[in-house]
Amino acid sequence: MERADAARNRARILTAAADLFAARPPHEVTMEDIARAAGVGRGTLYRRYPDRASIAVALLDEHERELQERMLRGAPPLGPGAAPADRLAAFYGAMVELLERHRHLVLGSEVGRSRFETGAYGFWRAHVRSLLLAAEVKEVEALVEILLAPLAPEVYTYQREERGLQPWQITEALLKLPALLR
Amino acid sequence: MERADAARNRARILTAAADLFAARPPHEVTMEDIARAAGVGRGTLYRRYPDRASIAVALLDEHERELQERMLRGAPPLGPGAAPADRLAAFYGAMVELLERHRHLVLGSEVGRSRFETGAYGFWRAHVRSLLLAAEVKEVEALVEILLAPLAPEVYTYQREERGLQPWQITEALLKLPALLR
DNA sequence: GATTAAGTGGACGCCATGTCCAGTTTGCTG
DNA sequence: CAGCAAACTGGACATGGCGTCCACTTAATC
Repeated sequence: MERADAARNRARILTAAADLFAARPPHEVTMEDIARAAGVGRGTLYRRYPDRASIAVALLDEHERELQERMLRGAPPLGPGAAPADRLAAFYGAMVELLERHRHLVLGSEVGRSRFETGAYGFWRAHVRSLLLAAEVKEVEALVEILLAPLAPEVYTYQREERGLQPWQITEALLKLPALLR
Repeated sequence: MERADAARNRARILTAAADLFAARPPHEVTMEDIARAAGVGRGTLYRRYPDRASIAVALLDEHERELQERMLRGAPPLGPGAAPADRLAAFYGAMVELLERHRHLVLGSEVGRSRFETGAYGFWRAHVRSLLLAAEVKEVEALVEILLAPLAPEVYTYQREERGLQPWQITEALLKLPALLR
């Protein structure tokens, strides 16, 4: 069980980190910056979060949990009860919303490989995999990562900022993919 | 024009870097390691390659150029003359081969965002974009990045190493995507 | 109130990074 | 062929983030 002072500091760290990530590009935020802004020492920070990525992930997890809930128990087509292709389409729509809303945080993750190791990725992965199995397509295992790849934060950020695309355009294009399940 | 000693050192640096990247994981290779293995000083190394990523990119460019040549002027379906969907399929096949052959190098890039800024990415992008335009689909601009996303080195490496997928499985799954152009 | 385990924070050593400049090599020119 | 300017070289150096460590403090339990 978590002690009271530990809980207080965890909260401080997360809000301080959220502010800093919102204010400037991620690699310009050092561990020391976060520690100072949160009013805690370096050691305290490292105790829970060994690096920047793990902080960003913790920040995202909260928001992702809500979406996960809707996917598991919400109304169709996002929740159970609709055809796999329709559920996948709803998932893409919801993910674009999530990415857009937390763009700066998501950018803060700046993770590359470690993205795959987060709990959230495992969840998305299991969800899409079950949809593919239900749709009885071939090559499920490889297809899962292929369908999730366009949702990588780097890809989304690149589309928005370098290519000047609007969220609806990205959604529209993603909605072509569920056709593969039909 | 490049001086003789500069050219000699460039070659030394690239072969030394190739050896090192092949031998151990990328972040364990420091700039100093490369400089020492190449028998040049630190300053010389930094003169041309400001960071690890730019070295890996230089190494890859060579091999990618050959594939680019085949795409531009080779025989169909990779080269001109086939239907867009078939050319896209051939492109996926060739890319999986390329990724597989240079897996360790590709992993060395370890780039995340900066991947989009390489010349090679621009080329792949232009190619896929022209295929999409020829196929007269909607939302071309957003679709380009979506179709290229599964080819990100991180994704491929994850599929191969963490998920234990074989190259042919990945290829097989990728070959479902060209159906979107029909 | 005493005990114990967990939590805290800042000082410290380490190492990679990138810069800088004095010396060297190269290619050109008269 | 000799002399010169520009480009190139390489190692010494300053910088700064990273992660650890440990003496001290605080919270929970009895």
